[in-house]
Amino acid sequence: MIETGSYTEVLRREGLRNTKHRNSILETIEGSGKPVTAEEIFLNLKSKNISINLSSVYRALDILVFKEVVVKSTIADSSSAFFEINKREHKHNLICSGCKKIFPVDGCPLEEYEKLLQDKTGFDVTGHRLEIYGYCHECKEEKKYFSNE
Amino acid sequence: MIETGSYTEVLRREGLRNTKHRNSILETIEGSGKPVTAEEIFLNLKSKNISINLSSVYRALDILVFKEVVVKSTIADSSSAFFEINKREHKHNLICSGCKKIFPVDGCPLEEYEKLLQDKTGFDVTGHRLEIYGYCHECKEEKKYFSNE
DNA sequence: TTAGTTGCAAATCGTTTGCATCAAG
DNA sequence: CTTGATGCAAACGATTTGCAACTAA
Repeated sequence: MIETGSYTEVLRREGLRNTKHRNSILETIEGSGKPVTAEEIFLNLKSKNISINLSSVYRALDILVFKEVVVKSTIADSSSAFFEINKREHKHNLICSGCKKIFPVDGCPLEEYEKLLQDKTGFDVTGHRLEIYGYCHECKEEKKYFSNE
Repeated sequence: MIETGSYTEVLRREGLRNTKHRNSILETIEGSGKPVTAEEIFLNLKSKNISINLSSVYRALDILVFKEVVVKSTIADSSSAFFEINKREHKHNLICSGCKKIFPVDGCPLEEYEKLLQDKTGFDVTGHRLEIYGYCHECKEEKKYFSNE
């Protein structure tokens, strides 16, 4: 059976077999527009009546991360990993400590700093991870009502 | 039995019982001078012939994190959590992707940026997490010898 | 005395693996 | 056909929990 999905070309380019599952997984991640967990992907596919095993989701993600098609990350207060399409554009996430929603923000304030650090420490800096925590507009409001400070 | 350890006062201040175990755990974290895992703490205590159960280490850490005496964090490529004494001074870690050693660096380049972001997004920014990845001096050398780029 | 702390064993959660089957190339 | 991809069940490592025994206050 010959399948063609929106990620067929990407998979081919990476030397990976173009399977229905890999396409659906990538489309699901893409479609959600924010970092998602393996389980979220799994449940999303299930809700679309796409039958797949959770371990296959993990396996697909593994190889896609290795090929740098997908980026894996973790956030504080969550024991599970998050996955997103590697857009190769440098951005960070704003994470709401209230509702745990993730809001991507463009740009990065660290380029200068990394050079500085490299000179100061002799470390060969290759990258970084930055997340900003706080309360989104809605949760900020809620906090106002329930807080007694 | 009345125990007095170096953290007796801290525990009392937080309304926690001053136990031998909590003192030893805090001393072990302090002594190691870098973020450590629950298991590392457990093994370290064991090597000093202090008999404690791993689950008690976790329980003590939980409450100490809640009381903000200890800070919990995770790093990429490790499934376990790291704990360190909350010095309440703002610093970040430089993590070697080669040997996985963690090097604390003082200071933080993000104060300005957070204000900016707060204005731009309406988010109530409360903090952030930043780690910088790269290769330490030793691993940089090794990379030179083994790499074929 | 009594509420908080511990040890122990079992449970849980996210993730990984071995193996037989299946499908893409 | 051949190798890589999948499903399934079982294993795994880190962490959490229920419960009975213990101990700091």
